[in-house]
Amino acid sequence: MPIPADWPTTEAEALAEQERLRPLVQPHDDPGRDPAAPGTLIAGVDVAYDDEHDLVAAAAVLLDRDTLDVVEQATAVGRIAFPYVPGLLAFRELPAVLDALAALTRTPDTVVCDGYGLAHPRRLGLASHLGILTGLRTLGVAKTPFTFDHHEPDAARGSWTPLTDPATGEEVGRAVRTRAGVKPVFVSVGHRTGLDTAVRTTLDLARHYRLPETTRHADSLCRRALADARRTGTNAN
DNA sequence: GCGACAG
DNA sequence: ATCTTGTCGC
Repeated sequence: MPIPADWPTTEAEALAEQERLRPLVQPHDDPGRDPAAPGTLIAGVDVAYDDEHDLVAAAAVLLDRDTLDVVEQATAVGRIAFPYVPGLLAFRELPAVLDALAALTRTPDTVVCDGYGLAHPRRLGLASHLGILTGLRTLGVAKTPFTFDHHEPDAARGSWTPLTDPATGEEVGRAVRTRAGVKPVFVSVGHRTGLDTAVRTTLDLARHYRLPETTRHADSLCRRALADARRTGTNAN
């Protein structure tokens, strides 16, 4: 399925859309629910591009939260919907991600995104944006500090330091050490999830590598999907 | 104006 | 994100 008919085309439209969605974000756990409940399905999503051929491929992978086994996966290929503009990444990545998620048979308990959620200039990074659009719980795990500040966490796995917005001083996320002595990842709340839960979930999923198992699987899958599409002509699931 | 800038 | 070889190490 193509790009949503009403998808923003200009930066001005995208900025207005972020302002509209921003107040809808729920930056905390759902009341009366155990966020660490066993037997849940966590989804990982990621996107790969080929600007040359105007192609984008997204992947959605479902993992069992306890065993980290992949239980289902889906991909979606389409045209690039928006250029890369820092702060407006959601408009470039989400159309394909929504298609990949829609192709899944089961609904994930939480979706782990590549990038930020509340840690965003206007508090609506792609993770939060995706949460509002789907109603699903989401959180973001980014690989670089973006425009935020942080101090180096202690070397032990599990240690973390606050990620702050230099403009306001508020904590927008956390720099989390998922592997001893390895560069930290940057976790932020997406939607219907609190920061403690987002960090806990990230650590549970990144037991063996720096990045969550969800993103690692989604990353390799969307690259394969892109290679296929580039070789064939278009779609291929 | 200049530099920085998730993926 | 993507362009790209070998190399050091568990």
